[in-house]
Amino acid sequence: MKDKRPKYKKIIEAAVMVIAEKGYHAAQVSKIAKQAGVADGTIYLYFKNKDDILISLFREKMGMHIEKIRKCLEGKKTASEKLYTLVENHFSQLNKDRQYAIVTQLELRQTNRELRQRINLVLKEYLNLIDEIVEYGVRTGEFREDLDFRLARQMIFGTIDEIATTWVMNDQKYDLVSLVSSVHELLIDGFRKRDALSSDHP
Amino acid sequence: MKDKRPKYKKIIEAAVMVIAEKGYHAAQVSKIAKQAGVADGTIYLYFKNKDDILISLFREKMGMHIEKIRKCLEGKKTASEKLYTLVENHFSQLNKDRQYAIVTQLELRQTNRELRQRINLVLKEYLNLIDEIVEYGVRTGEFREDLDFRLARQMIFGTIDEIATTWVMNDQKYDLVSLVSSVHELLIDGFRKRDALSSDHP
Amino acid sequence: MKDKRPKYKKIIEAAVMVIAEKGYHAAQVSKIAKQAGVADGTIYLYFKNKDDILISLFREKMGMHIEKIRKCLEGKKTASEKLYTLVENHFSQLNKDRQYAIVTQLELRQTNRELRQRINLVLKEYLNLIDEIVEYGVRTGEFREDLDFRLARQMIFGTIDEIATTWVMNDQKYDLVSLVSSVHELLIDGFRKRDALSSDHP
Amino acid sequence: MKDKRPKYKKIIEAAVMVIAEKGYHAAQVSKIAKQAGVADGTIYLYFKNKDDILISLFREKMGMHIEKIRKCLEGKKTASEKLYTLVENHFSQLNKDRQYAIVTQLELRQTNRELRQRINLVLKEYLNLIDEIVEYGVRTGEFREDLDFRLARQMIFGTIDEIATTWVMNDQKYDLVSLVSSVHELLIDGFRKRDALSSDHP
DNA sequence: AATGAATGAGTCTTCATTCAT
DNA sequence: CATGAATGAAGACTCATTCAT
Repeated sequence: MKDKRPKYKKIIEAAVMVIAEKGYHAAQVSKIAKQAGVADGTIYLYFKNKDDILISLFREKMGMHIEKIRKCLEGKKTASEKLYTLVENHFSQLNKDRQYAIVTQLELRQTNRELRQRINLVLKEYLNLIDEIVEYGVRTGEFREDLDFRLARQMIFGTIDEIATTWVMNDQKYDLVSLVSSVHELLIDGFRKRDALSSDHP
Repeated sequence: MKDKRPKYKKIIEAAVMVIAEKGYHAAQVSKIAKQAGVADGTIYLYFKNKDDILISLFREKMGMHIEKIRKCLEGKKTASEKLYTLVENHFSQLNKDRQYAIVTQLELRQTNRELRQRINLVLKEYLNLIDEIVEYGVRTGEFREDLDFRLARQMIFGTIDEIATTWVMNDQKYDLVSLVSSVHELLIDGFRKRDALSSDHP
Repeated sequence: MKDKRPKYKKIIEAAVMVIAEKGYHAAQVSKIAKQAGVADGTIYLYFKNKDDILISLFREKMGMHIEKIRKCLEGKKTASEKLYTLVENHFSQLNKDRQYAIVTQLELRQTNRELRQRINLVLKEYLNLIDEIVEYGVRTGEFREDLDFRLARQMIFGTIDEIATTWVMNDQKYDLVSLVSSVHELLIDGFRKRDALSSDHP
Repeated sequence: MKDKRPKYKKIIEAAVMVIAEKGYHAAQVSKIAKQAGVADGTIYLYFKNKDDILISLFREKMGMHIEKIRKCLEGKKTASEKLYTLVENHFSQLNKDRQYAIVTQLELRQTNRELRQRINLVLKEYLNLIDEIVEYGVRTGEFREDLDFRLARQMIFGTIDEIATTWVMNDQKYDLVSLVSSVHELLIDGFRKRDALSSDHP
């Protein structure tokens, strides 16, 4: 049982490459097919249409990303550590897979509202993960009890997303992972209880 | 001497309406022209191309927005107050002009990389404004002296932008301005010096 | 030894159903296969191509139709009776098999010229049958001896075909068989020997 | 005021030529455009889509045809003469415009049901014209008073349409107009008042 | 300055057919 | 005989932009 759905995966990988290079609109289906080494029509055996390639790609990658983070989170005791882990994973994944970073930070946004809604559905699971961390922090008394979950989540995601986008638009010239500490510190300070301050991340 | 370039302004306003309603890609130039009450060709007397309408619209609005914020900032003494003013203006402008909020938070993003670069050029001035506030805070000793300007700016902009986008995608159902205090607090805590805490905004 | 070529027949019947429901162009081979309970490829073991399904279907049904009419005709003495029998059989078959009626009156026509020629080849046998009746009528002195065989045949076929098509396009709302008498009468009057009739056209 | 809507007419004429030569499905819009000497997009300023070209073409030609027949009919006194005029005009128009004959007899039929309905709407006016003649014949006592209008109309149209189609499929080898007399005679005999004729069918 | 009729480039998707198993 | 995954050709239509008036 090697290589389940080999064509599906090949097409996804081809799509990441072509979209990263050309941009979503200029990424013709026929180019993706050629890159994947399949016929144009084969794409439509696995995907409903071009948009569905983008959605599926994002869902696939995001699913793996979330799974990996969940595993890493298991060992962590404090909310601060958990948040650190999240940011670290977020940045390191983008840092490792440059083409996927381009797709996720730039091309995924260039879509119409309907598609955007479907993208948000996928993103939701990630946002839930952030919520869980914040909630955990409040529950353990590590974070202020009057912390607004939604705002905290939006601050976390908004910040790392903006940093990632800037990094991509600057041609990924610097090492994204080196920012993890500072970003974590910046975020955590807003959440923490006012009377106890320390830097506790690894 | 009022009504300078009346058609130019009419087209901009028409573009905001049509793009907010239909989305950027579905907003045909001919529809914008009809909405503005001019001929299709007339648009090209004032704008180089369709993208230029979007850019110009953003530049125009952003210019006014920045000007207004600068005025408001003049009276403020502390960096915290200044940041509060910025967030408040940001949210209240979007809250007031719902159609522009849609254009700026959703449609402006659906553009190719080249256009995106030009949008960033316009945005830069706004980001500079944020930088100035952060810098001021550090200079006055209100903020930590080791604060990374770029990260601080990305946190501020990333947070308020994410909050605004979520609000738009949720059909602007709640009052954006009511979030100003909480957001400001959340942000400022990360910047402040560790030994002196207070809530100082109006 | 019943059920000869069971798949062949199943495919034909499935084709009638799917084509009647969807129309010829929208009736994908894969849908016919599914309806017949066979694999797509199996169809090509029995038919050369999609057009061949339509032709074969028509040939099969038309063959049975002609055979049945020939049997009914045997007992009839006069050309008038024979013509009556033909019209009656024509209408009653369509009346009985509504889906086939749709295929034959509407979908069979939506084909390109080459296919149309092959359909006409099948139809030819039916037209020959009509010719035989006309010829018989002339031979027995029942019809005018100067009757143009070809025109008579075209009048007979054109009339009943037009009536059938109208009936199908009107959603087969009325009983086609009830028209047999009137149609027969209308047709026969043009063929019959006349005692004394003027020719009044210019 | 010369040549109203010159492009519209050019496209119609080009469509007749290309469709007659290639068949409707093989008649690419771009080929019609080239033949008409306009850009592809120009077609869509005058027609909603490819189907609309076919419909408009038919409506245009049929309109002129009906108008012409109506003029010819005015001078005729008897229903028989009127019917003769109709058949004569029908055949002579097809005989004159060979390409249009191909379009009308073959290509117009190769369309899906929805389009067919719209074609029938145009055809209806022609069928009404036939109805008027039949009605006139009955009113003046020239035709049997128990004549079924609908059947008579279907016999007339079915017959001349079948004759015309056969003629086209036989490559228009013979002179269609030479058949007018015989066809007229054949038709009229079924309609006329009879002195004494038995009904002999079962 | 203003018009609006004309242009024409550019691509996703379907589905009949094949052939290795 | 039977399967069904894979193939790949083919074309209508949109709409930003131009330019003669």
